[in-house]
Amino acid sequence: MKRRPTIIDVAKKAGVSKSTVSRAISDDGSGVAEETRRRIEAAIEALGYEHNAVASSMRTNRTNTIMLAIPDIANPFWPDLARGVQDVMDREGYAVVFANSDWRGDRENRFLQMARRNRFDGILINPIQVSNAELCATGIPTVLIGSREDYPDFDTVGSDSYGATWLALEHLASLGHRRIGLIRGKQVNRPGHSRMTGYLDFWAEQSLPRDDDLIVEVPFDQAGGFKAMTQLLTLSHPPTAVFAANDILAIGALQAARQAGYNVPQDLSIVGLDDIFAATTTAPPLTTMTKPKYQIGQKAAEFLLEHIWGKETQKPKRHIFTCQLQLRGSTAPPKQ
Amino acid sequence: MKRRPTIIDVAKKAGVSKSTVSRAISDDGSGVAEETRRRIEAAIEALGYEHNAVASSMRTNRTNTIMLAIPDIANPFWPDLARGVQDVMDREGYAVVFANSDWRGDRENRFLQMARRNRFDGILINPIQVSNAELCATGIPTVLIGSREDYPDFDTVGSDSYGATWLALEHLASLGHRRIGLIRGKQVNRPGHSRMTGYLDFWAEQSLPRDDDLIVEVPFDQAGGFKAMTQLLTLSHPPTAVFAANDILAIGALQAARQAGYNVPQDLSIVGLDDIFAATTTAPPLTTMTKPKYQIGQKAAEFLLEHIWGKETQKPKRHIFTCQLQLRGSTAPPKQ
DNA sequence: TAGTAAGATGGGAACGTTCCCATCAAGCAA
DNA sequence: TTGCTTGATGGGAACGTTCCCATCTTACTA
Repeated sequence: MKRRPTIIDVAKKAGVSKSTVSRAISDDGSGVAEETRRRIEAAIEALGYEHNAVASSMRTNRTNTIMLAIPDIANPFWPDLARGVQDVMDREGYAVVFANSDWRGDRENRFLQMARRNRFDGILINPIQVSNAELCATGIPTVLIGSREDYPDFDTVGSDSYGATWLALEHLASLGHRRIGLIRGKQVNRPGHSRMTGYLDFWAEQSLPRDDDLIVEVPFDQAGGFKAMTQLLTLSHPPTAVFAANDILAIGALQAARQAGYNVPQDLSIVGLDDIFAATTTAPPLTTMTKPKYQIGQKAAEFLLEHIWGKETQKPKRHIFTCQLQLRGSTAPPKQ
Repeated sequence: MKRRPTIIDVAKKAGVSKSTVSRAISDDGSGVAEETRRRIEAAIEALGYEHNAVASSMRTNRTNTIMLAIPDIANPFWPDLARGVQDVMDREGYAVVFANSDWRGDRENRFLQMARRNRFDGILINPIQVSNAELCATGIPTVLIGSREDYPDFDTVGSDSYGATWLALEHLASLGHRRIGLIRGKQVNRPGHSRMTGYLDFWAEQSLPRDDDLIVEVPFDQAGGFKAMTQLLTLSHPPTAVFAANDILAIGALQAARQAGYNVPQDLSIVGLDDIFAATTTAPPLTTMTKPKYQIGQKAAEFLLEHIWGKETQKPKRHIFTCQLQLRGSTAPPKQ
């Protein structure tokens, strides 16, 4: 069991000092004669030396590692966003550690402790329970994912759910719908009223009559969507169109409608939000509001890098992407 | 800008030596008097001391970090598996760094270098180009994901695609199908003949006539599945059923069939493989072979931990999960 | 020709732990 | 009392880098 070669072994082999080797392998690598560099590279090759990032971190206080803390990577919304984060961080040589909070504050705290103990260089987080102050206290550059208003000290990257709701309703209204249902997800540990307020504001602005029976709140999953739609269809005066707070709810709703004998979109229009992969494979394919998931991840990573590199501006920045209508097959004018 | 407190600051405050503090905060924490421990804990609290995992790693040669190297987290197969890995590693206090190879050997090499330089404790990898020997050379405990035969020195966790193919064909044959198409994915940088050999062996065993026109190889995506099905349906004597090498191909095939005016499953049966989320949302929902993705991730993580903890057995272990038929709506007996 | 600047190199401390070993006190047996 | 064991504690080296500073060489300027 032979020891791994160190910078000192390389130095000996190349006939220079460890300082010179350190300089030669550092990023800029200036201040080393060409001939010396060649000798050092040959020695590295010969010994099979591998730079020890742990020792380096110890000295420099940089780990080139960040944490991405999200609710659940297995939830179809997150992989694309995660990929956007990774592609940017990876390009800059950073490792990305994933953490799944499952919407639980205790897990979130555990991860933040891990980030502090491991001296990660940065945190990207879709926060659950942690407060603005607690996040500040970590002392680690942090960027928020999701359009939250209640974290004044942090850069935030998200998408405009309020606007998406508005655009979805506008689309349905322009087709002629006047009774439009809203399927809300029940938020665990988070505000998330944007769809609700968007919905209410839209009715107010259009000065149309509002019927609160058309608003249903259910758990944020397929079964929830199914149940909500079933409930809406039993109303004496059911809606002719429905906007669901995300695609999974919308897909559940679609299945309920079909099972109840409704043809979508002829008898009933449905619009989702997120544009996950499965939205393309339903029958009919789901009309939905596209969230630029990959771009959100990229942008958040870019903001974080600016902080890590010390370029942060005075005020926290907010970048809210607008959602666009992705017209597929689940919307049409109402029947009569 | 005040310095972060260290173990030495804690020691001073508690009136003990740094050795004693180190003992007190170590995992077992034996060999410290109860009264001393209390004083130390109070000091930690008062100073806001956070254990420095980097310094610890430097001394112990353990980083409590592993790498999960997969082709693409945004591909619907992987998030569930990744979640299985994370849940196990997380429970044991390990951080998981994700790496996406995009099926490219050069990216894979970069990640393995990162794993070596950062002295990760272990690697879980679905290998692309890296050889058994190269993997051995990293000197890092490694477990393979995917049922590969060509890495004799490593524990492997995967699923039985060959058996899945067989079961899928058996299901279709038992419904009465005799002309069954195979949509293969074109493998980039990997063997992956298991579906093909499963298909061929099945026909051989059943002593049924085989028609090589029924075997189509296309890129591993939805468009590929679409194209393959379109091609199969233009045959003078088209198949009555099709088995696709994964669900994404199957979904593409389903869409092509529908667009060509075929009713699934009345006119044509389709079976997929993987059981991704979108398989539940197609119309009809897709009959498919379920791969236990989450369990594969868990098992791989457990194997890896055994290696990290030095409990590895003599011979590399293989755990191949069998796939089960998930009967949904895309299969039925042939027409006439 | 002397003086100086610029570039290359070396030496050593520091980063914050862990771990080995030594010391010390207390308890117990002979 | 003496010797020995056990448990708690302290001291210091080591882990492998980076970075500051000093030294040396070489070339250039006045």
